[in-house]
Amino acid sequence: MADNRKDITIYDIAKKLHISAATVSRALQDHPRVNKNTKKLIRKTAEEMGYHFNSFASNLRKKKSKVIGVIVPRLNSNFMSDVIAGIEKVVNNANYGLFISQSLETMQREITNAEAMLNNRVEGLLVSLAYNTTDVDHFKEFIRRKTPVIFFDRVTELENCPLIHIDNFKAAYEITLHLIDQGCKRIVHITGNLLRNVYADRFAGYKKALEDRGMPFDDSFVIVNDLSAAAGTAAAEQILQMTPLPDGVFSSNDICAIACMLAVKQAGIKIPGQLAFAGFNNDPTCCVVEPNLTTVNYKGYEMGEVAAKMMINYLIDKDDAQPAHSVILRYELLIRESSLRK
Amino acid sequence: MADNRKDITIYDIAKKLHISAATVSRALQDHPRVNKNTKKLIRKTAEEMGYHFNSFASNLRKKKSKVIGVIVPRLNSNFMSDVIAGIEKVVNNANYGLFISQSLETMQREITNAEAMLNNRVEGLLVSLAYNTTDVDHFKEFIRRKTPVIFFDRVTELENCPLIHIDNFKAAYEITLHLIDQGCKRIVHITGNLLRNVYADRFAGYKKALEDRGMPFDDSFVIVNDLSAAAGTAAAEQILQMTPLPDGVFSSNDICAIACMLAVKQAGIKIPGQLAFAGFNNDPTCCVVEPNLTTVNYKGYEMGEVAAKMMINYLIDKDDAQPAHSVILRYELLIRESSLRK
DNA sequence: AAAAATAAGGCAATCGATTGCCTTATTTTT
DNA sequence: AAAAATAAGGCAATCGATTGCCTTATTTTT
Repeated sequence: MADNRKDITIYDIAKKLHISAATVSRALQDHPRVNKNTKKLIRKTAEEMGYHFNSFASNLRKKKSKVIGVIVPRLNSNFMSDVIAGIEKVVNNANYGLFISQSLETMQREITNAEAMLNNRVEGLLVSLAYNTTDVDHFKEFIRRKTPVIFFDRVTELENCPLIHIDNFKAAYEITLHLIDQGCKRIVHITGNLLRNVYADRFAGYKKALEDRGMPFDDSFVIVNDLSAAAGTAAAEQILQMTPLPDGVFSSNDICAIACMLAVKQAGIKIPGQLAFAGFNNDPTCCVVEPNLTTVNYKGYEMGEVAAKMMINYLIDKDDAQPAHSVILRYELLIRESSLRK
Repeated sequence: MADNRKDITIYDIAKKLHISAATVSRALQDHPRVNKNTKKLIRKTAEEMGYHFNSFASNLRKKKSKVIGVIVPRLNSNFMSDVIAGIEKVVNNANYGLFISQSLETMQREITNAEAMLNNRVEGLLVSLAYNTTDVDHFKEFIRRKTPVIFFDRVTELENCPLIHIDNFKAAYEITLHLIDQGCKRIVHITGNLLRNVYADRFAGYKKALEDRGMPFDDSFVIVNDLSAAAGTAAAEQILQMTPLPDGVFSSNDICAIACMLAVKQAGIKIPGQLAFAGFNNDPTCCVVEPNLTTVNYKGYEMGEVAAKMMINYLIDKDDAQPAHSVILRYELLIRESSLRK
């Protein structure tokens, strides 16, 4: 039990200055009802006495927290940390706080985290779904309370919640076409849990591209894993055992693509000559690996900013009662050596 | 003004069950004073009525927030996002919340963030300092209130605050010796703001290694920048203009080392033959760049876990009144091709 | 000069959960 | 069977900041 020196409150300031707590409160809020000089005196006294605003009391009374909640699958991926950084910047500038948790890719933890967000009365919630989340009932209570929920990247339809993402289908479609145009005839697709829109859409884009070019879709060319580096290495084993050898790989993320590429390269396969590679995300590593990895670029930082700005605008200007629309962000294909076979 | 359906409180539950709010409160806390069946009934009713615990009210009354604050320079670096992920895991498991903000490398923002942490009465604060923070007076108020402050990675002495970091001096000393052992005679050192221990200590280790091997220290061989990729590219220009060309580069982080390495490689310099490279951090990119980058490995995730565990242990067991000690974490030299000249 | 408007404050209830102390059964001990 | 102990609840004050409404100067308008 630390014997914290008792907190200074507005009552202490009021007593010292022989005024009411109401006036102190108003002065600290810069309310026009208080005389300029009184304000100055109160501010100075507060400073001197070591006063610090008590958010709990204020939040309780005002029934708002000035805090935005964020639930993401993992904090430590290059993409996600960019998103979080973008969110933090916007939220901090708007004088809101940020309450963050990670689901570690499990629905169970996502549910627990959502409950914590409710308890802390976040004013809005930004969510990117866990790998194996099968339903999103745990977010319905927010909707019921009219607490805005915005999904980003790994999204799902839920009431009228805005979704912020890119056109994964189209990006995957285009990158697959690119591989085909480079002469690939047997393209492996490595993907994650197809419950998640990002993977399902990319998979669909891949399939559609094959179809549109009259190429057969072969189930055994689809490798579903967790898209980790380790999984990429394992995928390489699998690919190397396919006969005849595939001539293209489109992985749903770069990490996995690169691990896979390094492993097949190690096995003596020529890239892109024998096996062309394409990834997704534009991880910084893409420009370092040799050959540089063809990928789809979409900026996490921007996605975070857009999501946070939408949230803040909505909170500041609630008259804007109609739920904000979904946003489809830009992406760009970055064609690099790993897939260029002339 | 969203017309939120009125929040359900313990009073609503109490009224419905014709019992007192005290009993409801105790039941929800699983207090032994309440009969098992009563508890069960209360829990069920709370659930049915859509009750959600109000942290503000509880926090206000109990004068504690169950929240740990974190202030870091940037959220979007590989190292820092690992740290944050480690912190989150531990803090979440202990049923604490996480309030996160980034200083964006400025002291001004660090001060503002610290104030927000005070207002939100975080129970403990984990800090890694901004690039140009010159004093840490903004953390003294926490000490005064006996709110534990733990510094990690970019640390500073402040009262008895525990510091969690690695032996940067020794690591840098060893890696520089390694370069020397590989035959490097003119070693450039790229570093960040020497206000920060991590850079100052590494710089000192570099110097000491030269000294111990009777090699001259040359000021013009030290490049101080912000250690970004762009700065690495710029450093390459600078290095290429030195005559005679240096034969080794020790950069205080990998990002900068790699950008620099790619640029000099582009210019036709042989690595490590003409110019050996060593970095710091073991960024995933190190194992992808060719040649693989020699570096110092120390795990951010572990650092986050250690810092958070220390904090949680202290908070749970305050009798443990003596301030926890500082922790020096392990590191390891990862010697790779970029510096191996036989 | 009287009436009306404005400026500057204060009163007191309120936001929900917690908890020390008290009361009233009910059970156990002697 | 009386006394003591235990079990199960309730009362009411408390944590600090906020704000609708009221009061009392003081200034402006007519």
